[in-house]
Amino acid sequence: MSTKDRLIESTRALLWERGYVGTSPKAIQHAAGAGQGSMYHHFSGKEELARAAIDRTAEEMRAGIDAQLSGPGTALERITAYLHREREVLRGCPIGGLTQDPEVMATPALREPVDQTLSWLRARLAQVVAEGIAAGELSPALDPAATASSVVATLQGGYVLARAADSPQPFDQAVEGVLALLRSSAPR
Amino acid sequence: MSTKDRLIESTRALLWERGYVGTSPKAIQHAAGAGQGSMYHHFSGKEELARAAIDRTAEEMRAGIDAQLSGPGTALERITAYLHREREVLRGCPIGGLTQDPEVMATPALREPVDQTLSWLRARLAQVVAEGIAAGELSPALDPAATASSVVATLQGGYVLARAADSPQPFDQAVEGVLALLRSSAPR
DNA sequence: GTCTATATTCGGATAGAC
DNA sequence: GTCTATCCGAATATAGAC
Repeated sequence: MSTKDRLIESTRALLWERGYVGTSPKAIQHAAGAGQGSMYHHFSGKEELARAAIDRTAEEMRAGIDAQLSGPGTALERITAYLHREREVLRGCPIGGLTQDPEVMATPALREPVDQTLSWLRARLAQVVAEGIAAGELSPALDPAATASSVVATLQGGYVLARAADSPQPFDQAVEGVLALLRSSAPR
Repeated sequence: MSTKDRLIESTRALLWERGYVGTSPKAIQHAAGAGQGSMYHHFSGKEELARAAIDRTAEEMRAGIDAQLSGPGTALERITAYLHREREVLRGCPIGGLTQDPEVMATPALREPVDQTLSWLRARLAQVVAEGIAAGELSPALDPAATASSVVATLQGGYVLARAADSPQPFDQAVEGVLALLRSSAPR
């Protein structure tokens, strides 16, 4: 892995763990085993490096989720699989967590990929919900966009509850709770 | 309002807006119109002040929600009212947002009130769900604790989606989505 | 109780040698 | 490309006068 790649990977890890305001150039350099000069040779500064790191995380996440939601199975099965996707619950969502960082929200270049990723996710999930309705698996009374937002919010909020409790339990409960509601709304 | 009170109130606002790592003693002093000496006279440092601020926010939130959930109306009506409670959506939850702050999570004295508040909220809401099941308003197939976690997670996650999109829309969608699911799960 | 002065370390970067 | 030196202001206090 090149020095540039190591800088990006270290930044990804630190942004996930400490956020943008909580991450210093010095910490990034140390984690990457690179000197100051090296970092400022490859990137104009902390912001450009963070953008590269966020982009990489966003692309990875998007590709993984899309593969899962586009895979085989009924709509409800794919939503269930997505909700049960393996996650490092106590670390939170590496993209969603950035919405709490004041500098990220105030910097268009950093905010953009976060916005795009979560908007894409809601839209993609709404498609799957619509497929489920069309197939008669889900109630035609459901609004695909609203239901999709609820599912994504359950995950994002599940992370918050799990981190507060220092336990994955509330996350798992929230997921099972929303799945039970989805299943119980099926046409009978 | 005393200087001490102004320090606490300013800290509350800054913690909400910028988090703990993003808030400096200097910024607090400036917002409170107090000098350094003043702050260090009333509090041992940033941590003790933050604890006082978080405690105050947590108590306020808890009292307000409890009043609403203990009020008149059926269980489903009270849950609906709680979900429709007026909120500054784009600012996020002043308690839930702290779970994303690495220093808060690493400091037991700061983490404790956050944990307590969200745990209390899940338990309180689970009671209301149980009342709804007992009254025949909600499906007896629902698990009160899981359903309560889903409802709280929908709110916390709704804030995340709204902040990412810089619009309250995804929050409102998530709330309406979960309410539709709750209603559609009612025994028929 | 509040103020000003001082101290130490970190944050975020630039300059220029190798 | 990478390194070391250097810069300036901010973060987080402590000390002691008023």
